[in-house]
Amino acid sequence: MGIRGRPRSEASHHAVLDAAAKLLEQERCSYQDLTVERIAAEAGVGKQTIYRWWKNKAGVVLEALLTGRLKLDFEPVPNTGDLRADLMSWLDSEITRAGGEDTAVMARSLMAALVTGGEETRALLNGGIVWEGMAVAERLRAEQEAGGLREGVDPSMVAATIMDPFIIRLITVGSPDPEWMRAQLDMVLTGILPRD
Amino acid sequence: MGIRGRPRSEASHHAVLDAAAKLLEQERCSYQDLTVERIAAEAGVGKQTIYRWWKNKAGVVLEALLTGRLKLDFEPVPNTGDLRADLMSWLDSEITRAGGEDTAVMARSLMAALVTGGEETRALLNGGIVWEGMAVAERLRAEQEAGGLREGVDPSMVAATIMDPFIIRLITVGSPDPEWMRAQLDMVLTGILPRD
Amino acid sequence: MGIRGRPRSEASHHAVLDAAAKLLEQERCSYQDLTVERIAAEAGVGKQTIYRWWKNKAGVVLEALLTGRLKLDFEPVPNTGDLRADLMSWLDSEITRAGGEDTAVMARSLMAALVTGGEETRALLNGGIVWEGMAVAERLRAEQEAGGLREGVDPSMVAATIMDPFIIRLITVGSPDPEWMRAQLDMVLTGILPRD
Amino acid sequence: MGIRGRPRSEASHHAVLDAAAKLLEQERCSYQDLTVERIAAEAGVGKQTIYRWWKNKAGVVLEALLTGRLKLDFEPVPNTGDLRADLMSWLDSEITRAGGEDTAVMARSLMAALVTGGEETRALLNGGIVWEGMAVAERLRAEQEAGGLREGVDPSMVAATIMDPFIIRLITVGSPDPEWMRAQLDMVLTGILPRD
DNA sequence: ATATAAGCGAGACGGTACGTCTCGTCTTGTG
DNA sequence: CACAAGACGAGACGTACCGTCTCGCTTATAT
Repeated sequence: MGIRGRPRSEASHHAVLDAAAKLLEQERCSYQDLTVERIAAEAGVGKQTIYRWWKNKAGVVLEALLTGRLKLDFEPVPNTGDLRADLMSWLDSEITRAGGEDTAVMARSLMAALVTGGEETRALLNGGIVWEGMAVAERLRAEQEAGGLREGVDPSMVAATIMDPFIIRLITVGSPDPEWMRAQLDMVLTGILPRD
Repeated sequence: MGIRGRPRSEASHHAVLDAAAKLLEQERCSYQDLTVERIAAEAGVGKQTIYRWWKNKAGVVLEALLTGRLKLDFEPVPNTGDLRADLMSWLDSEITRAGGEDTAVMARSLMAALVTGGEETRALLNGGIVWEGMAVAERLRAEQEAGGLREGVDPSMVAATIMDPFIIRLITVGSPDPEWMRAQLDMVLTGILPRD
Repeated sequence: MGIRGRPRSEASHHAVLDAAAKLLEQERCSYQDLTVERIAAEAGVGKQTIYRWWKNKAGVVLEALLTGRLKLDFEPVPNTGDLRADLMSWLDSEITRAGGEDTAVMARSLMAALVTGGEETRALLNGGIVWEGMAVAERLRAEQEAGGLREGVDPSMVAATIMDPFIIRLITVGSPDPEWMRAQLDMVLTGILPRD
Repeated sequence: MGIRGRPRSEASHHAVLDAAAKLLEQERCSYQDLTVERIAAEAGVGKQTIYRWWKNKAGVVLEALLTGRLKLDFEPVPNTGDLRADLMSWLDSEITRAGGEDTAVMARSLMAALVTGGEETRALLNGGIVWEGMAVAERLRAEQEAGGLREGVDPSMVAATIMDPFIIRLITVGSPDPEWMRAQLDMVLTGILPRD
């Protein structure tokens, strides 16, 4: 005997995620201004259909993020062979783009979803913090394969070390100070302790 | 001619901040469960008195934080002369304490205040991210004076590099993985690039 | 295709009107002390449900009145065949009852609703002033059918002529002077101009 | 020994009453929109000065009325010798003027003051209902002296009998029906019972 | 003169109701 | 049975107004 009743509408499923992404991204509305009712209206979907499949707004937004409908939208890091220079130039250009506030708004929205959604919403992350697996980690993995990293260094950990302060500043201040970020990058690459 | 009208009641001012801190800290209630009405009631103050002096709940919480009524409450880092060992043992004990969820709840509350308060609320931070100026930075300044840091390294920047990933994990996952944190600390101290 | 969405809950509709009536009548609370929140609580209804269907408190009270849940609660006028005597005795007993303040409070509440509600609230009256269609008008209609009124006299108009000064005194002074009211009744019945 | 301290400022006293009258009359604001704060501001007076001398807003408005700063502003009734015709033409012209809503707004304001002010506010009336001692009563007194009224008829009572239904209609419906008012006037003058 | 006392304008205070908003659930008829 | 629509109970939000309190200042009488 098979399951009874009408199967879940995949059209509605996608429409909801797309609507959430569109509202956050195109309408530039913050996580707070994004209401479940607005998502439902934009998606042409009943509100109950959202609550049937997601725990709450945070769940929708997070699934939109994890399925790539929302991005923090960082460019790939160039690879000229010079890791330090590549990261420096990438940082500069990202700060310029992020200075347009859009990335900051998006970062705050994601943080809001994580912070206001319950434990189970955070569990969706599965331990992986989104922005850490992206552009910088990619470049570092390439460098590692080329043997350009110290023995035993984990590229994703380095990415976290560089990106987390960046994101924190994006969220709190709005646009990170380029000087500070470059100095931090330099410090992370070189190490804090004096060479013996 | 002097100022006119009844002066701002410093008693009420403090009562509000204390009430907000008490509710968040002692009653262990999350930022969302903390309502302006409850703060007012706890402080024995009219709601309008809060809105007269603060833009919103986030403003109150942030001022409570900046005036030291709320802390992320990290212990001082011990100073045995061995920076690496001191930070490692401090990290271990903080992770254990933070594993009790209280610190995570508080960190999420602060983040919620930052993220849901408007631009002007964030401006109160004045570019200083709270948890970065604390325990770790202190220990690093001591080390710097003892000449234990590489030339030109900024202790507060190092603190950010260590603390921000910690806070991010505290917020998103709940309790940071001790292994990961120790490896990250080690990496930051030593540097990413291979010694030439 | 029929109408969409959950239909209006008649249970809530009635519960609100009943609650308003009960609070005004049984709890003897004045129109000012009657709050929308209290009505909602008493009715076991969300505040928004009230504002969804009524413009304001005045609208609720007026509908309660027009649906008979609230009355100014005048006794029927006796009919012994002697109009003048019947009205006189009725007036006397009503003044005694109204002297208990309850009727005065209710009359003030209704007036407050009319006066503080907007134009559209008053429009609910549809030109009919509530207390004018009641006890006195009934008795006068009976008299008219028995041929006891002057040709062309409108019973409801007479009722207004007698009741409006009564209500005005009820509202402003509290309890109308029996002597005054009897003299006024006598005057209205007989006419002001001398017989030729 | 005389009294000590600064005497009551008559300037402020008048300024408050004038301000209340001006706001109600010139700014056409309803009793509800008239706040104590607005009166104080308009009068250039501290709020406490109002509460020092009046019980509440209703007290201020009522004193403004009783001191003639506010009027229901009825024209005098003409006296051509023909009482019926004089009252008829006066009624017609008053209805036309009152149709401009201004009189209705004012009447509602006074009623609101009476109904929302406490018992002691109503006591200020001293049993005299304001609109009843005015134009119509004057004309009737003149007629009485000329012997044009039935023996023993009290002009002020007749005025109440004519004016109260008028005021009630002004308050509730906005503009009384001229036909109705003329018929009522006629009825009151002639009497309800058939001539024997 | 100078102290004492009350009134004054300004405006913050505790309190409370307002009317709006959003959440997450419930209840229709339709496919 | 899931769906769109949309009303529902709940309750926080931020605003408005009430009537009181607290400043520094002014204007009197009483010493």
